[in-house]
Amino acid sequence: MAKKLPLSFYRQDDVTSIARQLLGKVLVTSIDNVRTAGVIVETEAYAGIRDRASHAWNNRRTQRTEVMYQPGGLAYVYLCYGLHYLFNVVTNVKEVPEAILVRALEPLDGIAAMQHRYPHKNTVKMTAGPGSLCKALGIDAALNGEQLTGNRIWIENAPAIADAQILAGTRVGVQYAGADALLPYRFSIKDNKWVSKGKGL
DNA sequence: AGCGCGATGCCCT
DNA sequence: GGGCATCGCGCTA
Repeated sequence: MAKKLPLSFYRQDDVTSIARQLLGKVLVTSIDNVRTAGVIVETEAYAGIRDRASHAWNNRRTQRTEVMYQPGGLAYVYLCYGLHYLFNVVTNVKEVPEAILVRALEPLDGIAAMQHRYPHKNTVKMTAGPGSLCKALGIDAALNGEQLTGNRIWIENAPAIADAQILAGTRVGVQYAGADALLPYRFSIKDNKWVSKGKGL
């Protein structure tokens, strides 16, 4: 089994750089003693208080966003549209509320368990999209605030993806953010069929 | 293939 | 009250 990424990885200060570095790394959950894992193929950076698309824009601080203000290396899991959980990685240091949304995975381990949690006609769609991958990996509100160096959810190291293999585009579903909606903060591995179908890449 | 819609909780005018 | 970091279905072609 590959090595877990250390807390120092998450505490770097450039959220878009970390979002690029996360591509190719392996997101793992161990829930009820079942290991499910997938290669991260798509991410979105949310640049804290200066980014209108971020939950922490303008220093917005609520019970929900509180975990973003903690030191990097925690899971930020929240409910979207009242029914989908979305998994984010909290980055940077304490009081700097930046995070990265994981949008798509290439299934690696525990594929049968994923299919059981999230029966899907088309296996390619099982982990394409932030709500889908949470369902497949069993991620819900119980993992909000969990340390990513613990034994329930973590990210394992893997070789970096070369810049030439990374596509950058606009983030999905953030039109309300005005000019910030145009920032190229969505990253994916070029020509990877497991990337979600949202526009902008 | 692409649009419209409903589910449904948290956070803001 | 309205909009959202979504998804799958059922409808149009």
